[in-house]
Amino acid sequence: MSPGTYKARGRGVTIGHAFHASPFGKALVMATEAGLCGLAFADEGEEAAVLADMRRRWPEAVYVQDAGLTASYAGRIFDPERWRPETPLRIVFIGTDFEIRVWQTLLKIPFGKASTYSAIAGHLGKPQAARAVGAAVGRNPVSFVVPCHRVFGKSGSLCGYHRGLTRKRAILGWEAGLSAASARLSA
DNA sequence: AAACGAGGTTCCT
DNA sequence: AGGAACCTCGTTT
Repeated sequence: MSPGTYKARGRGVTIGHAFHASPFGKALVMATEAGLCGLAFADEGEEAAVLADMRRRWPEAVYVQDAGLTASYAGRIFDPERWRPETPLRIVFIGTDFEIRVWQTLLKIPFGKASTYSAIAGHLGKPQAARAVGAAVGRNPVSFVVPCHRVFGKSGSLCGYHRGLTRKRAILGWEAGLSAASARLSA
C-alpha cells in the first residue's frame, strides 16, 4: 500500500451525507468538514443501494446522516447561476494517487467540451493507460461535478457509465440545453 | 460487426 | 502472489 492508500479507503475521515432533489433525480451528497467528497444519483427506491455503493468506496470511513452539512452543496451544485470562479466549490478527493490525478484532469475539461480516455492517459504521461483511466473515471466519487460524463471513447462512442448510460445522456442533454440558453442570452 | 489480446491500476482471495 | 474486473484501444477474423 502506498502512503496515500490508507486514506484512499477512508480511514480517519468522517463523512456526512443526505439526499437532496436534483434535475436528475435524487442526489446523494456527501461531504467532510473540508469539502464535498461524494455525489451520486438515485432513482426512486434506489436510495439505499446507492448509499451502500458509496460506502463501499471508503470502507473505513465513519458515516453520519447530516442534511445540514450537505444542503448548501446541493443548492449550489445544481444552480448554474451560482457557478462563480471566485467562490469555487471545495472538493475533497479521497482515493489513490492515480485516481486523484485522473479526477483533477477531468475537472479541467471546460463546460460543453469533451475529452477521451486516451487523451487523459496521454496527459498523465501514460499514453497506454487508457483502460486504467477508464477504471479510475468509473470510480469517480463526485459524479457531475467531476465531469466524467464529458469523456468519450476515442472513436466517439459513449462507452460506459457506472450503472447505465441513461444518466450520462440525461446530463449531457441538460448541459447542451444550458449552453444553448446562455448563447441566446449573450446574443 | 464481433472477437481478441495487450494494457495500467485496483480490489479480492 | 495470483487472478479478475474496469466507463479502452488497435488489430484481426
